[in-house]
Amino acid sequence: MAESYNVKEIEAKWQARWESEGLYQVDNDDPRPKAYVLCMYPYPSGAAHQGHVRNYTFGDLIVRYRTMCGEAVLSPFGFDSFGLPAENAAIKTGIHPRFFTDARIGELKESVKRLGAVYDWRRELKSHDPSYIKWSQFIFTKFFEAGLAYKKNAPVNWCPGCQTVLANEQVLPDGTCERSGDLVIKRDLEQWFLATTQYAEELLSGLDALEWPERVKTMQRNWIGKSQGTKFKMAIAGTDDLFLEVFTTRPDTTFGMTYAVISPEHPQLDNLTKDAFRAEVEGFRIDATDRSEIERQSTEVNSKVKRGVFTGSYAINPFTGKEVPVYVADYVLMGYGTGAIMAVPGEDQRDYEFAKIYGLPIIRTVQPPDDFDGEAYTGPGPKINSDWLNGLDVDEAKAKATEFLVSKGLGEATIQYRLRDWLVSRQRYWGCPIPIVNCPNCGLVAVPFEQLPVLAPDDVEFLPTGDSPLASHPTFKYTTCPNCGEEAIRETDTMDTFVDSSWYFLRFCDPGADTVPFSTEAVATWMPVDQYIGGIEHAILHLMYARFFTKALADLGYVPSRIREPFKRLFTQGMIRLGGSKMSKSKGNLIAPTKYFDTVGADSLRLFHLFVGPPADDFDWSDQTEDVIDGCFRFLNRVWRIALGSAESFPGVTIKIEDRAADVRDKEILRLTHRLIAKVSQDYERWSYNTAVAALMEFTNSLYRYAGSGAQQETFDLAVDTLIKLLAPMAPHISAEIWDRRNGGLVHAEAWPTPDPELVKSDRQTLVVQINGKVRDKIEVDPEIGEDAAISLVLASAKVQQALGGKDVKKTIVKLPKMVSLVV
RNA sequence: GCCCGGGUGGUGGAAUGGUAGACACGGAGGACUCAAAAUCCUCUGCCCCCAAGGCGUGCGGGUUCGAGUCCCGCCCCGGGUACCA
Repeated sequence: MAESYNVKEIEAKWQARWESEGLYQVDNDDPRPKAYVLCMYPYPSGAAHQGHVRNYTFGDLIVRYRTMCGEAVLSPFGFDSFGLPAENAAIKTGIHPRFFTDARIGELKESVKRLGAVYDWRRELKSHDPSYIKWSQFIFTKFFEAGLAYKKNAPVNWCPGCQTVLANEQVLPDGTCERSGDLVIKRDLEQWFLATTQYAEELLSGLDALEWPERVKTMQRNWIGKSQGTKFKMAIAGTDDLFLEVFTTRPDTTFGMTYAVISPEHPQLDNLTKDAFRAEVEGFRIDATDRSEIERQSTEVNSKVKRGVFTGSYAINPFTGKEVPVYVADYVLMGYGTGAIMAVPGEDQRDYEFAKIYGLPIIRTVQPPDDFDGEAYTGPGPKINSDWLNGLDVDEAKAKATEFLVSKGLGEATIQYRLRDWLVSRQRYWGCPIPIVNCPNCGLVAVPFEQLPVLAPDDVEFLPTGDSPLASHPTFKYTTCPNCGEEAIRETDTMDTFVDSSWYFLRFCDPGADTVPFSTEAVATWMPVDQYIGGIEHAILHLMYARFFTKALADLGYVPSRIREPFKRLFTQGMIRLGGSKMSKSKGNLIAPTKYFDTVGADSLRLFHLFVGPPADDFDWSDQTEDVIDGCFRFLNRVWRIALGSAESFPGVTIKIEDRAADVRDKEILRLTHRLIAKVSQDYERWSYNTAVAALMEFTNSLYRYAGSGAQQETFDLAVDTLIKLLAPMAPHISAEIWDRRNGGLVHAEAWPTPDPELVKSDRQTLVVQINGKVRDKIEVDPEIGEDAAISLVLASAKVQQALGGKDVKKTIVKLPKMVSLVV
């Protein structure tokens, strides 16, 4: 593409200037109103990819826009630099993960700078930096002291071939190891947990006040999974001391229990299993525990997989006194409720599937509606087949059933959460070491502050065998107890990288702090984050963990107590897909942004990401995408020509400036200018950047017509300068250059324009006439028109009369000034 | 499986329950040019020779004077599913 403005020169020039002028460096004592705008810090996988570009384009737009609105905007950048990919690379090549990570941080930073996104780089942080590790570890020790970090046994994916723990990602759908192909099994290991469940209730209730996308809040609510229910004990037939305790959300359905189920991991399973059934139960148990949870929870009928076996024991239904068989089945998980259930196939679909396979009876205890043709019925209705509950509705019956169990001393009403404590142990090298020492005398002891950070040794071998490189290191593991000085064993697990990302936004407020992780005052100045921006894929885990950390740190006194939530507003952007799946380095389907920086420039690429669709929607990259990017470049060139056309001459562009009094043409463009300010400002606020770009394009088209037909200097200048200001947060380089050439100075230091409400008002209106819901005529009217006048105008229309065909108007609906609807 | 989204011209998309398709890409035509590129202008949902008109927002129902938008049931595509981040 020829005949265009000099992209490379202009973009390089302004990037250097923004950095040297420090327009976007903010100090904690800045007098302006404060705002904190943050994009989720990235895992450094090399040069920025399109997902990053999209993310930082939105973030940068907001930073520049809010700055023009007069705020001091904190806009920091950092790197989530621990993680599995660097360690995998180390195993493959033998080169230390830090080497990869540092190189990739360099590439990412370079490409982010070429995007023209501005940050306060003085605040940059990296989670693998010892100064960051130190404080991640400090927080962990505080959690440990507060009882929020603890150790217990938990099953992990174990590959017998590699002799190592696998991430879920490394286990293929068929249950084998992606590296060795061995069948992955579950193995119990002692693991560190953070007690997220202690905050379950607040994590749930806190969502209400957040300005987050509804779908994200819904996902989090479902994830926490609060359910009101009843726990009760059932006697085991033929024994005096054996009980099975179950949890149910439907105590009203107890009369419909036709069997009970115990989880394969349940400690009581062994006691409940009769000898004749032991071999089969044991075989099933081993098989089921190695299956993934997703597979186990599936209700899809798969004849190859055994869903459960009979244990030989019978439980006694406390409502009927009748015996029901106790099965062990894969779909009941030990981690939820009591690890055992009463099964009511009539009202639970998973129980229904199971009962069908094993020929167990199905009794309905709620009368479904006549037109119900499903299997299990979970809706409302009167109780049936339930003796003294018959006729009650479900809620009444739940209360009465629970009352009965309580009165018999068998059970109680309880609240269960689906949320589990957070398993943070990782048997890996490239992560933040857990700062705990295990002393034979003192037990688990936190490494004291003076000895932090605990850093992993560099002289390790990265082999795809054995335990974590830390566990097999000759000296790292062996230390002395900070308490008693005796020989002790150091914890060799590292932390989940979600730990690092759970507090980095706090550190950004005070990145240099060296006696505390961050000062409470600095956090009070900036937190909560006013606008957080990131991918929808983080809707649950990262956002939940960060919320948990904020609450826990507030309770420990590090975060001001009024700040209970880290992110006031959240925006989740859509993903870039190529060939149907998420664009990512691991999938190898990247379209690198760098090539566009060298041709059409960062401004065009940014504009493309803003223009191509709603920011929240996914976008499919296709063959035609390049044409759209070229289209954005063409638009910027059109702006360049019209804005600078009176000083230079461009082919095809005529700017006729006339020295005359204002006339209709000037009034019209002035009106359009003010409507544009209103439209773009509104679209900026509601995350509708694609329509904001469209409005700028439309206005530019009008401006061409205006300039060609004869323009007044003053009006023309106002129109152009407004256009440039409105464009400045989107395409900052070209806007800065045009502004500087026309007016001198920095467009990004200009105040955001405000529209004149009088000029925004429309002076004409199309009134639509509908007859029986179909559009039959359109009439130009005064926007202030009254109802009677509108109806007479409508009835006077020949088209309307023709469409009415002499029929009587039964009803008239008037929505002025847009529509009159006649019903005949 | 479960939880959460999405589906509108050839393409990306626009549309407080009220004119479906703004803006752009692609395509067609024209101006400029020796010619091309660049630029500027016009047209462009489908059916119909044109018009009048009809049909159209994944599929099937429903609510409403009026449904892309709200409700119910499907189909397809994507995200998450606790050790990818």
